[in-house]
Amino acid sequence: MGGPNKVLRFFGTRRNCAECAMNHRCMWRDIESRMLEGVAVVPELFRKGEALFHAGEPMRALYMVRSGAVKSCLVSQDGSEQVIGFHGLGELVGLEGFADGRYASSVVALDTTSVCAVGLDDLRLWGQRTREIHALSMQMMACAIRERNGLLGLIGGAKSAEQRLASFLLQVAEKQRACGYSATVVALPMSRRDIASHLGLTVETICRLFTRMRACGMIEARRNEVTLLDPEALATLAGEEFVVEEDARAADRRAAEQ
Amino acid sequence: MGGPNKVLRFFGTRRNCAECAMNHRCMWRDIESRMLEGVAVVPELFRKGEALFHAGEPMRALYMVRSGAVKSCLVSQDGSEQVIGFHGLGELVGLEGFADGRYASSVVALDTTSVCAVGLDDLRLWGQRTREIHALSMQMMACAIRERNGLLGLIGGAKSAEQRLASFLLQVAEKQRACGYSATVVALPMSRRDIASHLGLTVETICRLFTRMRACGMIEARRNEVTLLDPEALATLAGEEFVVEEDARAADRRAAEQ
DNA sequence: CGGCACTTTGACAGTCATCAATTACGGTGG
DNA sequence: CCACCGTAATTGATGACTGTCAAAGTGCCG
Repeated sequence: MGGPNKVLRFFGTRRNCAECAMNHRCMWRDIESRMLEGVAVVPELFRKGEALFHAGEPMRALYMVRSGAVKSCLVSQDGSEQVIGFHGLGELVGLEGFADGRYASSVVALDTTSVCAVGLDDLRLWGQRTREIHALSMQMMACAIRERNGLLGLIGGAKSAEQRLASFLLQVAEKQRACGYSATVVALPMSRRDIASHLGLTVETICRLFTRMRACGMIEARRNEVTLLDPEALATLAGEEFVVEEDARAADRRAAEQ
Repeated sequence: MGGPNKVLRFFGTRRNCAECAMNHRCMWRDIESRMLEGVAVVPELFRKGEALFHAGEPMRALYMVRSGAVKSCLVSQDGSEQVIGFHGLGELVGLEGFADGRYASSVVALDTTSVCAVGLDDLRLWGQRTREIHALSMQMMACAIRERNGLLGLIGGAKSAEQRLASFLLQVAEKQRACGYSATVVALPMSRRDIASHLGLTVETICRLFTRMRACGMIEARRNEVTLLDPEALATLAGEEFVVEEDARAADRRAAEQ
């Protein structure tokens, strides 16, 4: 938090940004090109286990992950934590703080992680700059909502443990692919416990599932890395995908039913 | 969507808004008082089962529930649906549309429901009006994110069916209380199936839980209405609450651990 | 009144959580 | 460099919980 602020680009290499189809139609490129003049973006480094912030703390900044990964979680009084989500390259954390000026979840580094922090004052600057910024802000917030909706679909449904893990692995793989990395060799910087918490399961169940999937020749699992040998089989396990894009015909059909 | 637009206040009766502690520090009062001059807010009426919009459709408007209730859900290819959330008086639906101009979930009326619809053009007007609007927009989006985080905590965790239902009932009761209605007699306009889908359980399990809770004297369950006879017992069942407000001491303690 | 969807209840099986013990790994200090 | 320790990961045995299948009861609307 201390130290002199330094103006940086959001992405060290523009290449990452250009290739990142994940970040919702590359809104970040727009922000990068149009907004960053004069806005202080502070690089910060966190080591494994360190917290970017805790739930309840006053919102100081908005963070974007530049390298590494983090988990965001809720913490109950007895100390047990509930993992809400994992966030990697290019993803934002801290957005919920805009609700009332306090963070609503705790975010912890899963690895050595570098982030870009934009202080609250600079964020306000953004908002006052141009009218286009408003639309972009809304976009990024909406993306965050959508991501959580997807998670609710993933783990909220009455899905089996197998379906959940399969969906989870495919989701992580897709994120990586979108960032220009391998779509089959996926990094899992989080612990089994974290995965279990996120999927609403137990550590043991996750282990057994990994073992079973390995036995089926679908994956190859190491501690921090899983290779998807048969993504299609995983997709079959994961079950029905939710329809996001719907053609007019389907809409009409459904409307006619009523 | 056709027909002449008509300028309205967000809330027919200001009283509702003033009493609604639920809507996250009453940001709507601010919006109501500062933003609505000249913005067309179109009242629309939906009957039970009718859809406000479907996932994939182009975003036409942002809706606020004035009376009744709606569910938002994802629909899979085989027609089965996954309920993401329920939204009642004063709540917004359609926010995710800002991501790419298309709705990402389907929203269906659970009852005869009246909403205020603000068209996309008028929404853009908002964004260009004043700089305060930007902060308010961010607030309402952040609230939506936070709400979903809460849901992820509620159903994502490895909680038992009992815990989930108890939490759900208390949450609905709290919403009602915040809107000035009874905190013990809660309306459940959604079907058991919807509740089950939302909590990641089956219809039968929900029924059995209602029966069991009734037998314990904790609730009194009718079709569309549940009376909480012993909220404290329910709270005990629900288990640990997540810490949202954290004093400096706790933060320091945790920081010291590392 | 009749059909239909929703709710409720029961019996049963399967999955997954729990408890317990062993193994593998990473980091630390000698 | 190696031994050691603590944490994480894995595997097994067991049973509770909850999903599945089936059927009866209930309310709603034509």
